[in-house]
Amino acid sequence: MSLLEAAGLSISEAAERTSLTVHTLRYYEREGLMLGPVDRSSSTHRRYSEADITWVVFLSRLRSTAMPIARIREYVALVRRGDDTTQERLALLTAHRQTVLATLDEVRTSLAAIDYKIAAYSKGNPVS
Amino acid sequence: MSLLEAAGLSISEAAERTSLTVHTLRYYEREGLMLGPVDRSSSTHRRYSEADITWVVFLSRLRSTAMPIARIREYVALVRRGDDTTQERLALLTAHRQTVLATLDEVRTSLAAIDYKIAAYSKGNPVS
DNA sequence: CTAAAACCTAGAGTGCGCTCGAAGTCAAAT
DNA sequence: ATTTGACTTCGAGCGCACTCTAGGTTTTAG
Repeated sequence: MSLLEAAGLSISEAAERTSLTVHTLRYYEREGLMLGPVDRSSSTHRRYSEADITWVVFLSRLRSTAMPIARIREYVALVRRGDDTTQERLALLTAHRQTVLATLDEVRTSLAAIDYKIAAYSKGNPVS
Repeated sequence: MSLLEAAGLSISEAAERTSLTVHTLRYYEREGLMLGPVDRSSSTHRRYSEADITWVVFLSRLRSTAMPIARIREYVALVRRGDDTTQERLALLTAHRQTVLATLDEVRTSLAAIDYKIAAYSKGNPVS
């Protein structure tokens, strides 16, 4: 960190803030998942703004709900296009929400079956 | 299906019953995920018993809660070993249960963030 | 000024879970 | 008996999301 405290975070600081690795941050950028180009400090090194961090955190939320990289790219394209693509963005997120709910449901159902077996084992029942 | 109605299902029937493909059924077997060898009808063709189907369905539950193939293989090894490995099996399932609960929690948290953004879009707020 | 640490790009490699293709065998219907 | 379609094995191929390597440049601490 320089004495003149540059505006923005280095990539390793960004990595720490977002719980991603520097590799993954560069990868996401290469894949076109950043809303705009990340600033470069007086040279070639990336400087992440708070807005960048906020976005990456949201991006991570999309990933942790299993939105594919390609779909995130579509969303980003809409944001970049600007001039009222808000309905499309809303539709995209709403559709994603539905698939997440469906997945949650399936996981809960499966978990119930697993719990059932756990209960059987706990009671010493013969199960496999 | 023969006239003498063979005992057990063909692989394609098993696929239908379990919502897997025949490819996946063979793959799982190759990977050592079946509790024992699947019967072969008067020749080389697989015949799935009801017990086989029951197991594959449970196996699918483990998979849909993201248990890795390798861990399922460990579980299967315990079942095969028999002579009271029930405590280990219980431990394995219980540990898995914890990771599923943790994942569910993370997904729910992420979904809340997504819902928040959906709400913002719905209200016509400026968001990305 | 110099050395060490952090950064850069481009491209290759990895791990997982399937998924498919080729080449051949078997079974059910005509 | 023959054709059609389902089955077999073995191994290769694929899609996804990272993850790492190599070789070079930049920054920062001393």
